[in-house]
Amino acid sequence: MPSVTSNDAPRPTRRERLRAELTTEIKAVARRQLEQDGPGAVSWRGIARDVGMSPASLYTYFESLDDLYTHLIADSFRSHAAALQRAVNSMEGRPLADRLFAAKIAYREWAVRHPGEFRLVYNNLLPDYEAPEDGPTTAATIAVGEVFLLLLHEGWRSGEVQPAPSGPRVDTKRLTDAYDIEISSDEFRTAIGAWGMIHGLTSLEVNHHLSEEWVDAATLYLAEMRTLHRSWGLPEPGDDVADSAAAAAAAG
Amino acid sequence: MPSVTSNDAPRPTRRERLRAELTTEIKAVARRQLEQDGPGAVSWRGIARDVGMSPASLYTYFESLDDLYTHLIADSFRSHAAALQRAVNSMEGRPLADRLFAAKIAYREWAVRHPGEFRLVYNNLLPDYEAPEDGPTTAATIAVGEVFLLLLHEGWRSGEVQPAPSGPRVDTKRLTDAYDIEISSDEFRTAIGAWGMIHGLTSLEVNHHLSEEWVDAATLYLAEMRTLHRSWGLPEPGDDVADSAAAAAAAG
DNA sequence: ATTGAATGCCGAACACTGTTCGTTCAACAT
DNA sequence: ATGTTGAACGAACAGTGTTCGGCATTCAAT
Repeated sequence: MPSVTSNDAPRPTRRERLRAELTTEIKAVARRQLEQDGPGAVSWRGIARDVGMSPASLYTYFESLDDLYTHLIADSFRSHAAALQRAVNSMEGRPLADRLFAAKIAYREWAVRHPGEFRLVYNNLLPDYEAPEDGPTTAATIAVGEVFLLLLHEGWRSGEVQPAPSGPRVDTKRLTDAYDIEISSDEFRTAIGAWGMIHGLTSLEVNHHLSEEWVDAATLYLAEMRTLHRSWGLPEPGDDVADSAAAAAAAG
Repeated sequence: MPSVTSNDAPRPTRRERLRAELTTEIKAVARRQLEQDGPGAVSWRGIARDVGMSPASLYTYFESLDDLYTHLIADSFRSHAAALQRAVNSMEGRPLADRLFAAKIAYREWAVRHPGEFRLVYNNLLPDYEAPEDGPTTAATIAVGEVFLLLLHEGWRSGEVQPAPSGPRVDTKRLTDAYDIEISSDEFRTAIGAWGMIHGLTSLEVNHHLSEEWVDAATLYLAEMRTLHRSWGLPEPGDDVADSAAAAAAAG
């Protein structure tokens, strides 16, 4: 059974209110266990203990541990996308270069601040969990990518951003239909390539593959993002963009 | 206790031979469970059942599940690095551009063919497992990166590869000491940036974040690697490089 | 206000997990 | 032949996710 009954009544009954509160509290406890003690510490019975309930009672709110995970994943990717959006919004009215740069900064900033959730969403962390077709996993791809795509599209329309030289054709029909914007094959490839770089560096850092003795991941990320920016023909972003974007992304 | 006793005797005793055989068999069973049924299916008791032993007897060969995982991780990253090396070797005598391209192709090819192991090594898959300082995790970073670094270094020396424009300083001392080669800050940054892109696209594909309805991950990867190649000023790799490199990487 | 149904909650139980302990048996070195 | 070492085992322990039957509370309708 889905989370809430269809809600046309404006006044939620007392029961529904309590239920909603407990549902979010359970998720909060699970998220805390995930971030603090790692994914191995997330246990059904442990959550029940923290909430002060019997393990059996939890099944009133989530039908299984996988179900709880599914909701956590959905929440986390929304949180990630929201962080990007906050960073972009904090640059409202400023040139595209600044807004685009803010989005890139925010991608990493959220990941570094929520490593457990980042891995939960992007690293297939769950042992058995198989994301349902068109489930939250693919939705994460869409929601986060959307921020970049819309900004890039703006740049392509105005000519501010130059797509990479032409390459193999990529099917953009579904994309064009979904967002009602025209995206060429080369443009889409450019976007995914950039995403690969953004995600790759972030993923390597979060998973502790960039030894701190060699390189400061934060400044390296900044430098690489500047290079990427330059390759698109965008002017240097303002000096304050990185810090402001990071702050906006963190204010979750 | 480490895996094997110090071996100066040329003839391993019968006991040692049997022990070595069982050790590799146990790891093989675990690896099969990992690849076939996902990481959630890897269980101590399940492995014991498959090899026909009591769960308690397994402790003769590995001191815990974490210990077994540690050995699996070490094996997997060696396997990954070996795949890269095979691909590079298959291009022996050919221009640097071809060899470098082969390495990139092999990186993804191995990951796609061993998704479970790839996630095991690069995605912090294990619930509680903390990689020991200078453990196999950081070793993976080094061994795989080494292939790229040495090739890139050759290109930098000969002038075939142009590093990205200068950026913030990165400490390369440990690297220079370890490999006895001179690598500038900008060059190292270029290398890690490339690694970020290579790993990012591979990671996104392996973790099912590149919906197949939108884009064929394989051709996209190829296109992006060509773009990266061009950005370094390298000539187009031969037409056969991609296929040959993939075949060499797969022949593990 | 008193029913009746629905809902939330719990204790007990089941099958499973990783791990430890004491014992037994076979292989090895002396 | 004897003593030592190594490997294998069964039993047990604490922990896990999940299911089930029964009890209490809350809600809706009479």
